[in-house]
Amino acid sequence: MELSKNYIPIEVEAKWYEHWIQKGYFNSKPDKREPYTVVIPPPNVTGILHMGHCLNNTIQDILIRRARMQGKNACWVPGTDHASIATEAKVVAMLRERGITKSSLSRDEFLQYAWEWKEKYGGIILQQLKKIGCSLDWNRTAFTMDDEYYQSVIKVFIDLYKKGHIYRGKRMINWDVKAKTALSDEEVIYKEVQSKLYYVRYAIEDSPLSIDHSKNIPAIDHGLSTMGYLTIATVRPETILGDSAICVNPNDERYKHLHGKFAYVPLINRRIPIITDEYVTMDFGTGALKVTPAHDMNDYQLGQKYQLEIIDTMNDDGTMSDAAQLFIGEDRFEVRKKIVIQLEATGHLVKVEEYTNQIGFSERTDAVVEPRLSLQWWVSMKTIAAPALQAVMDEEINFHPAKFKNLYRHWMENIKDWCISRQLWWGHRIPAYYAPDGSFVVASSKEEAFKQLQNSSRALGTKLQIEDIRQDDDCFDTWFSAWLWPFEVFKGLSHPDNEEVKYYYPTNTLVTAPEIIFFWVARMIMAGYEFMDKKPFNDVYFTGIVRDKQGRKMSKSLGNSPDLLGLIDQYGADAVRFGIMISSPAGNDILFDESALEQGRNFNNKIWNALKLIKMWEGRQASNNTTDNKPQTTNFAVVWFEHRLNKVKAEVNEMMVQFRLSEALKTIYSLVWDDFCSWYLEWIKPGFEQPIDKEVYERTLIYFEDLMQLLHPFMPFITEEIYHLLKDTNEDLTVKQEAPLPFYNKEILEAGNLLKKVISALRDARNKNQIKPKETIKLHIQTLVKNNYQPIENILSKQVNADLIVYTEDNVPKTIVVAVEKDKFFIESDQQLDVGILKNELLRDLEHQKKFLESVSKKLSNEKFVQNASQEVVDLERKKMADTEARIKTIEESLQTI
RNA sequence: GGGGGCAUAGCUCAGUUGGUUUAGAGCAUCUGCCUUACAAGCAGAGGGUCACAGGUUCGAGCCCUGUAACUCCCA
Repeated sequence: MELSKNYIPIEVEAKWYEHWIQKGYFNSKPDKREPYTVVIPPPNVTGILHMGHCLNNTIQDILIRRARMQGKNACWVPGTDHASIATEAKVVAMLRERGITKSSLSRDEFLQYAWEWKEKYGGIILQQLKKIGCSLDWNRTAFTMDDEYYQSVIKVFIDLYKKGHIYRGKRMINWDVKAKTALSDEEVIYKEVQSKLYYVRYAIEDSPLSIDHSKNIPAIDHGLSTMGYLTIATVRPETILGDSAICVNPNDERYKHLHGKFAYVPLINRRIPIITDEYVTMDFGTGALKVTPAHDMNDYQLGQKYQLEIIDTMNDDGTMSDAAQLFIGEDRFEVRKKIVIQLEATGHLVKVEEYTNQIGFSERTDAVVEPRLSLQWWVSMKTIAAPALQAVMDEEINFHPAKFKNLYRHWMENIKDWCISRQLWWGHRIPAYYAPDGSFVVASSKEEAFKQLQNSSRALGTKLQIEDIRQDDDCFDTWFSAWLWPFEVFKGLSHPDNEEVKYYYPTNTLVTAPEIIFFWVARMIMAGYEFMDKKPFNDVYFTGIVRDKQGRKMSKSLGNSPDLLGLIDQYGADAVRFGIMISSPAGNDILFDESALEQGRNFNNKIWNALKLIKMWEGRQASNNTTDNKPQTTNFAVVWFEHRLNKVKAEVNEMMVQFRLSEALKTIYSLVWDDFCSWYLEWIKPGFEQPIDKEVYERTLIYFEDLMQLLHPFMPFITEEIYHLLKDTNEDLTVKQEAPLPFYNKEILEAGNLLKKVISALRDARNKNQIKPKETIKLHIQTLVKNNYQPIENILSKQVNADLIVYTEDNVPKTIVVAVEKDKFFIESDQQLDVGILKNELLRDLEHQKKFLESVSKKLSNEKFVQNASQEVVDLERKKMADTEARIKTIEESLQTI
């Protein structure tokens, strides 16, 4: 069979994925084997595959494939998240394009559109995962709004409510005026914005003196001049309509005379107290703070503390409410412009400054988030969080890298209650039911709620009709369903203690981005302990964030997000997997650079060409009877590579256990490219049209197979392809089981290293002396241990293009001298030698060695070192000294011959 | 404002309880090769006061303290 010049991934990849699926290799059922379970972080049902997914899922695939090859029952569960706000926003946008507004639809009608949309687009991202080779058990595909999953979410809410962990409360929340919903803190994105800081003066009641704290106060008189003023600074002047106090620091000398007095809110003349609290920063603005408890988080807390009136001046769409008295029904930003004009006209505006501050935006709609008081459902977190914190601190659950433990601890120790209600329709509807009198119960159905309500209130009970009660309109926060993922995908709540959940749960490894450590990881841990009484996973691998070459986050608006499927077409999935893995140690952001993908493609090609070389030998093995006079040289190469391979197997295993995936891949890469291709294959390569020793050939096939097996979890497609080209078999590499770790011999590896070193040094010498590659040399070796070289003469002569190797006890004049460790090599060639170059080289080396000797002997002459350091270390230093002394002697002798 | 993280070659990063021939890799650079698997390749080379300043130690890229820089998360 003719092999193409270069490796062509496209057909190969499609072919093998199809084959694996047909064989059902990725499907898992509980059996006697040890399970290895991973649940996918469910991508948004609306999502399409991006680099972050690619990284994340490649890592999971590597772990799963490796486990599968190690005899474990590997189970990787796919699925999607309904992503309430993101999906609802997309559906609303889709409807708008068709000229339909959400408000014109009933809840049921809207949900019907949403489900249609989900059915049409919801599976795309999962299909894309197949392209990169993810070995997911597709039979298990889950969705956070599947019937049973849905019911479990409701059950969890009722359960927590009964346990007293859930309450309904009017609290400050982040309000998205566009989506008209509450947002969790995590859904608010803070951006730096250029704003204006307005200085506004409030008239003080009964003030005998006019106090001017601002130098720039305009000299205008609108009939207020008989009274004193107090000036405050604000970036949101429209909120003054909701002011219920002014607060100053009690230690602020400038305002001591105002303690306990009253001021008037400009334009509406509400009389408000001047209070004191150390919360106020004296050197910000004027040191006087207007307090608007309904529209600012911190003001709200002050309001609670001093029992201030809460005046909610904003409607849910961001327009001013009746309580504002002015500008009713107008948008807050319009009002901001108008109120400034009025304040100025009435002499209340003192000055305006440019000001840079952080403003919260809705992650999904990009609207400016307004802090707002709202009646919402909350989970009280303190109790639930305790075991989850403990588990990570005690390393019952391990974070990789461990540095995320600190971050986690800090958050968990300062955890705030979780607002779980969202004013959305797409999601799990809150199972709370209200009677006309405002009383409510939490129940699994309307009927159940009806019964409960009847019982709870005698007065109500007799008159209450089931039609009168109304279910809460709101949905749960998406994460309130996502936190059940690791067990509910196995129906751990809907069918408690079923065989599947008993077998697969707790899962082994969670792979996710550090961005969602609080949204999701922390809450899954809490849910695991709260509902299953067990941790959800043993290890958490945090990936980095994929950034562009300049370190910017990938985003639609920057247009710096590459088209992943395009890249796969261009380079092949294996190359993409390689490129993204080679540069991404756990927890470090990765700067995406296409050159890494090129490296991956080149690696594919290298492997492909190694296969071509070996295939050339297929019909060219020497017959068996040559075994007797088989040259020893090839033997050395074969033995050496076996040990080299075994050592790397052990190293890779160790790295994988420690989740050092990137390093493991680098190690395998170097084993394949450098050790196998550049050294081993060159050493055993027969001369032009010469036969190859049968045993060497067979061993080489085995090595190549082993290399493919080692690499398979990282680059599944090309390795499977090569495996089948090497060997006529029905067995597939994907399910080939790993052999136990073999031993390796250090001395053989050292002999190999010496050989490499000698070859490199001699090639370097050839290069420096401008001996053409085609020109042969004669090599004289001066050594005390001929045994080191005799078995490898053939390799050596081939690798340095020597037509003769002889041993000598004396220096050989008129040659190039090369010193390696304690041995000397004399290169005899027809080339005119430049003695100057030679001498300089040797002198440089000599100086280097002498310096080194100095540092070593200094160390050894230090009594304290000899006393304190371990015997091993001291011995090593002694060996270094002896070796260096010998080498210096060699170099000095060499210099004499020149 | 609170909490973390990072710092090593031109770039991106390894460097695993402090000692392994006075720091490693990939990319980039330079030199020589169209050698019969691979020019998407081969053989070589150059390049680093390990942020700065102190300290602990026989010994520090690694541990401690401080400084300034960058960066992420949170308010």
